[in-house]
Amino acid sequence: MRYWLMKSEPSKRNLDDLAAMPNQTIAWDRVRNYQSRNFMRHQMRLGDQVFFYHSCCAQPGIVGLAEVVTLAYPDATQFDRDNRYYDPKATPENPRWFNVEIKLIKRTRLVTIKELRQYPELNKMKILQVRNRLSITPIDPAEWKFILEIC
DNA sequence: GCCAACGTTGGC
DNA sequence: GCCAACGTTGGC
Repeated sequence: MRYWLMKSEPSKRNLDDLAAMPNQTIAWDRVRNYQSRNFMRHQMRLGDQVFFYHSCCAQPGIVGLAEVVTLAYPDATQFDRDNRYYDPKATPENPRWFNVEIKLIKRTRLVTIKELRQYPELNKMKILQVRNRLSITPIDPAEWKFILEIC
């Protein structure tokens, strides 16, 4: 089993949205970055554990715990001409973008990026590196355990 | 295959 | 709103 941190701007997709979904499960679609896509497509497995993170907001940080409940499949928004995430180069025969679905396990307290930066145990975390822009990053088991205990 | 231009990201 | 970083694009 692997551990991940998945980032989203709350104005686009937030923890309340996830909690309000049927079965508290949401498609992690609209990812248009190859590295993040590849994590979903090639590395995520059923049961992988996920920290749900809010970015680009007043209080960026971890807000919940979730689980990967589907393997990656083609992202429907890439085929929809009216969608802002439409990709003219993608076809159903040859899709470019993929998404998994994640299910809420529980909300956590807000663990802000500011707080995360204070723990030496976490100073290698990708999310804490300067100007990190990857929306999906792997988390070390030791880091996962540490954060789980404080959240 | 290079690389300049451009667009996006995200903490502050 | 700023701005540094960096991924993507496309002309050559």
